[in-house]
Amino acid sequence: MSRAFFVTTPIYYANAEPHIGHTYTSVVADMLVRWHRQRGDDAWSVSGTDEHGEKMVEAAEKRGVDPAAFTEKISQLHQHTWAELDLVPSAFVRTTDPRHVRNVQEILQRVWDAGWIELREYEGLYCVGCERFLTERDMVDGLCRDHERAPETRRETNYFFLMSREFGWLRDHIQANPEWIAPERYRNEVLGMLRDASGLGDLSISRPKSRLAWGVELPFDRDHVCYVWFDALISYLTGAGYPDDPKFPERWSAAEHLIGKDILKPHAIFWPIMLKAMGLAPYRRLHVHGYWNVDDRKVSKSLGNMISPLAMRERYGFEPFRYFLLREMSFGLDSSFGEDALVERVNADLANNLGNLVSRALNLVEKGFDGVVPPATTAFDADRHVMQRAIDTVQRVDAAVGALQPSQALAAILDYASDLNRYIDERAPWKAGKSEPGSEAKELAGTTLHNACEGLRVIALLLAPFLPEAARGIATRLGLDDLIGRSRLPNDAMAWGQVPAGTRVAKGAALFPRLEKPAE
RNA sequence: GGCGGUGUAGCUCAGUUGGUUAGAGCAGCGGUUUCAUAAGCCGCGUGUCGGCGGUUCGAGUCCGCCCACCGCCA
Repeated sequence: MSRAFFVTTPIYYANAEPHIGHTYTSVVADMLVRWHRQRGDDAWSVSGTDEHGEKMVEAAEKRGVDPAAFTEKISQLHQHTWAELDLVPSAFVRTTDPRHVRNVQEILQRVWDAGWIELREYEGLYCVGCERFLTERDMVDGLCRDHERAPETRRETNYFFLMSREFGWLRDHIQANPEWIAPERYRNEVLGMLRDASGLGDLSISRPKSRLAWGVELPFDRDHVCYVWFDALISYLTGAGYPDDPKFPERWSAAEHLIGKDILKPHAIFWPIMLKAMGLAPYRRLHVHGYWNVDDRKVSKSLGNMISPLAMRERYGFEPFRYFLLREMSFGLDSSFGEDALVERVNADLANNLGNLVSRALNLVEKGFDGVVPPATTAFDADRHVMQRAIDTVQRVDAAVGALQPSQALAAILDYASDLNRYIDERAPWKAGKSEPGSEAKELAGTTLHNACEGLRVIALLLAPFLPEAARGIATRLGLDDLIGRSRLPNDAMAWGQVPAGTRVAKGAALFPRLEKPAE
């Protein structure tokens, strides 16, 4: 019986091209979906583009186009990028999509009818230059920071989502479910926001059309459009098939959100309260990751100071980049990206350790056993150790993925590659090269290489969600083309003996060629 | 200003409920091997565990104060 799994990335704000931050979140989501499918789960993912809001209008005006054309272009760019990188989500939601707009309006009407929304007159300091209300932070000595002019007092009517009366149960929910927001540091931050809720009031969810026309029209007041989060967060429901996809209920019950730490508050506070207002259960978990810091000086001039995933693919291949992202960031903390670090990491782990292991093991099979996997005829301590370590590794990887620590999962897989390198060294099967078939030395060499191939099969299977292309590369070289497709985690990874003696292997080209550091 | 986090080898980080000589990976140095992608394997780390003080038979690991950086809130 397959279990449901549902993961979302944020819908990316459509004012910028895909960069390293978007790529990281999408890679993690992709890895989780592959991991769950490899387990036989029914996995679904959602990503998309957030296309409404003031900033979008500004960005479009700056380029002299209308918002619809502008966001269309950026959204296409995102979709094209994810397609190129094999990171296509099950559903890609654009907030301008009519189906989504319909959902937002239906929900707004329902929440309005249930008394969760109130019209209020808002008075504040408005800067004509900025065309918006200012906060204290926007002002210096009573003047607008950007325009150096005095703001005027203005009144405006906004619709407010009555959120502040709900903080009590939300805090209880967070306290009763320690794993609901992870890592723990962010859970504490949210509890902090709720503890001293003075700064958190009700949420303004509308703008008068006179000021902002680009948005979803409120169904109960045609003169206003929906503003920011209310519209954006609902995209997760749209992507899950709301309201009438038969799979929506089970998907929603399994929902896990991946976000960067900059959008913690909307996801940890606004969203659960919105869900309650519309009569839906809270999502299952919220996973918060940190920022990628980029050291401009060390980024090649040809790339500029933005890390474009397509440019990285051009230069290093996408899987090495993907490996670096997953291996280098401890989920939840900030990390830094540098090309030198990428090259060092990939060469040490993938080329020298794993890639070379594949190369030497299959070369030994080709030269010593005519390219055919020999049978294992004995089992000494060293052989049993290699089998046992496969099981340990599966368990370590399983635990790491469960805890959303991809870096630890990869570390465990590469540790096992080191074990196999040591095992081959100890046995030195190349020394039996000229021994008679059937001799003790030849039999032991055969056993060693048989187990080495088994170990590589386990590695390929575990690696598949992280580096799908490389995993297929290992499987193909082992002569097991359908390995990834027919195997299930974790059982097939723990069951030794699925590379039959007699399988024809092919060393082929280097799995991970060594990379060169960019010239300064 | 309030709340919280972080500060451990050149770099990135592990360090369970306090307990023997503080660990790993990478980089570096030395050795070895030659099946392999100038890869593998073996060996080499006395670092005031940010500082000061305290609790304790014993603290990186608990408490207080201070410093630095970061985050959230104001």
